[in-house]
Amino acid sequence: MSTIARARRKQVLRQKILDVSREILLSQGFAALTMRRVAEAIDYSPAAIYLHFESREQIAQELCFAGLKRLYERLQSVAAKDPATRLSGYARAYLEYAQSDPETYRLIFMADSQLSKAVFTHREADKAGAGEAALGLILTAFTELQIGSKKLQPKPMELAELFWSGLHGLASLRIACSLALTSDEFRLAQMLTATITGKTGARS
Amino acid sequence: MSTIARARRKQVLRQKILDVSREILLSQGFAALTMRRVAEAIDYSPAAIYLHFESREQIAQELCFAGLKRLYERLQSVAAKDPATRLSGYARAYLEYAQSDPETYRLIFMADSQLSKAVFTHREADKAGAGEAALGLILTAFTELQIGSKKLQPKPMELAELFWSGLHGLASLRIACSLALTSDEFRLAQMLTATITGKTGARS
DNA sequence: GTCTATATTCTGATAGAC
DNA sequence: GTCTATCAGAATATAGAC
Repeated sequence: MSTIARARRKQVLRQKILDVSREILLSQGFAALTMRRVAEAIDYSPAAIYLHFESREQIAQELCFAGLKRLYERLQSVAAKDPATRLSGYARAYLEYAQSDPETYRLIFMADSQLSKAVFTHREADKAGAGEAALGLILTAFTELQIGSKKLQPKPMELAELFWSGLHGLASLRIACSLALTSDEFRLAQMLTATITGKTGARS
Repeated sequence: MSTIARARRKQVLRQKILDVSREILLSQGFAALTMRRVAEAIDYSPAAIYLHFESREQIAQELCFAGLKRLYERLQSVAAKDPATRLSGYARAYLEYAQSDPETYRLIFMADSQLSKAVFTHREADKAGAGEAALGLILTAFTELQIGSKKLQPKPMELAELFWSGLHGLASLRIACSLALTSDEFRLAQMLTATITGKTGARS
């Protein structure tokens, strides 16, 4: 009993560290996420954290994994047969995620190249990573969209990356540079979808 | 003589501080831009810097002003009568700037909301700020483009902001998340230009 | 496993001698 | 104007008692 119970308690504390870290990140940004503050929030000494995480960076990574997974799940929950409609839904879901969790979004995509790289190459078990999977959803939609199209010049992968770049541009300007955009970002996202899907010439 | 010469020397040292700061920023990123390192590079004590700048933040701001100005100048140097061609040139110029000075770009657009705000609201004398002016160039092109178009649904300002968001998305993903894009970013930028300008229906 | 205590290193910024 | 010396505080991480 004791071994299992101990492992379980350890697991619980580890999760609690992640929970308070996420809260601090969400409300005060990554700079405020220090070992001391986390320790204070869970009512342990700073040293105790190092029994569960190697470093502050590792906590950051785990928060990014979880964040990217939530983004992926939002995209995945968009169900529409018509690829153009689906892409429109992806656009909305993407911006909604960024808006709901801006500091995590920032950490994943805008903070540190090394960290971004780690987050994107990460995979659990045999599954593809959430980043890869999310791009995969978009790619699939564009692949379907191009069936029947005559102008095959732009490859689906290029369209997918362009679409994603556009969404990222909107999301990141809103987060980091709020003053920049005067137009409604959801409207801009719909324009983005319309222009990119329209250009391929597909009518489903 | 002495007053003028002194003022001049002071000006020179101030500029030297900015020069080495820019170099540190370019080569090692903003985190490495510390007062001590700057002091070492100009062969003065850290305290000497405070005779020319109030704080580290002020140095950062000035570097951003200068960077945004260089971006604006690159855009301004694009000369083409046809607005669609001009926009295509803007796209290239924008990405080239971001590529040439990624850490400054990061500081301007991706680092700190407060700083971004300050940089964008900044104006010298009576002129518009470089940020405003740059967006103005793009806006003008889209306004010209829409003359003769029937579908006036998207306003020029919306198109300009969408265009800019797309470019920013490409530039910032390349900088902060290099692994993200597999396609050539210049090609994606041309696709972006083509889809946005094409959709307005203008043929110049 | 957890704590106390601390090593170590860094930061921006300032006071006051010269 | 410039320096030396230092403040006041932050940070990550670890050693060793319990």
